[in-house]
Amino acid sequence: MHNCDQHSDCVEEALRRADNICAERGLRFTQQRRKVLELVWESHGPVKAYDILDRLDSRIAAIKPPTVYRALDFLAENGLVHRLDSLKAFIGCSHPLKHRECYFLICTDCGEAKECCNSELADVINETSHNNGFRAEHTTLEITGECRDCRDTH
Amino acid sequence: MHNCDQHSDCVEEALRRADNICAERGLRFTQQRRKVLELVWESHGPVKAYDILDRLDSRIAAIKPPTVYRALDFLAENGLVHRLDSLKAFIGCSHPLKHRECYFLICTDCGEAKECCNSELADVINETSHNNGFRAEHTTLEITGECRDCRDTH
DNA sequence: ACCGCGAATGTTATATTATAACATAACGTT
DNA sequence: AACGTTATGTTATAATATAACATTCGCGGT
Repeated sequence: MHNCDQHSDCVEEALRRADNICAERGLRFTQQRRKVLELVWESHGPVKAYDILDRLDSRIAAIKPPTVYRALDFLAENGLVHRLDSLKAFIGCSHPLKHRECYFLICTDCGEAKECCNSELADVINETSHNNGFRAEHTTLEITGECRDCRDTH
Repeated sequence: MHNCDQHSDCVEEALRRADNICAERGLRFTQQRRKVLELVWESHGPVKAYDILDRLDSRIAAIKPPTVYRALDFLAENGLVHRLDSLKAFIGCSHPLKHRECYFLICTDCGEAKECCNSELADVINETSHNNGFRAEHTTLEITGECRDCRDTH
């Protein structure tokens, strides 16, 4: 499990960062998008699109899937969330200003996904793409297994 | 696009390899599983589960989704096919005896997915997992972009 | 050959994830 | 206010995947 003294601080920080980033880039960070980002951040772990939908539903009336997916698309395009392909889920980006060299360590036990950066890894990936004459646009790198905490517990 | 003089040779080779591997491991390589593997190999590219279902449908009567997914699960568990999470599709494994250090270069233009091996990459991934106290079980590494052939054409 | 067990398949139904297509509203610029 | 662009609402449905239970198949033991 992820530890943070006050998770509300994490959420607030994420929203503040998003405010700033969108302001800088002249993007419209609407109430919907903000709300969806807030719900993504409700936990530190991966969140399903339909769980977000359900939570929106209970607060505001009659939100439909396209609304959620559009917001998630916007957030993902701008690096504020990531889609974890292997889980069909979304997770808030913990460092949206430099999220090109990221990968995820996903624990099958506790369900947490840790976002990591490693330029060495990015270098090897670039190099190997290059050797294949391949122009890389996007990399999905998700490692599933058991995290330190869960190993220690067992 | 992938080049092979006679694609039927690729398919036959893949099936023969599968026969051998299953025999060695005492696995039941049933007609269904064989047929599904054959259909996965019908092209060199990624194949959707429901496309396999449709093709089976037209030949044999009334095959249902669970049949296809079960066969694909069997094949994936035994390293004969890979699921490409970012595409929600499946692709035949071109070297099923050593498929632990693999990644895919997926071209968004022609749709081909090239399976590559690179132990250096595997080393960096292992190392970085280890540094995080993470016991890695499975790695999804999919790089999307533009392949050499498509770059040359444009 | 028959039995019995576990593995594989059949079958029905449904869950889950995601998008197409078109209508309306909000927003900023002139 | 009029306009174009961007965002949202709305309806419907597409695409992907699995649960749950019934039946059949293949194989080892007798």
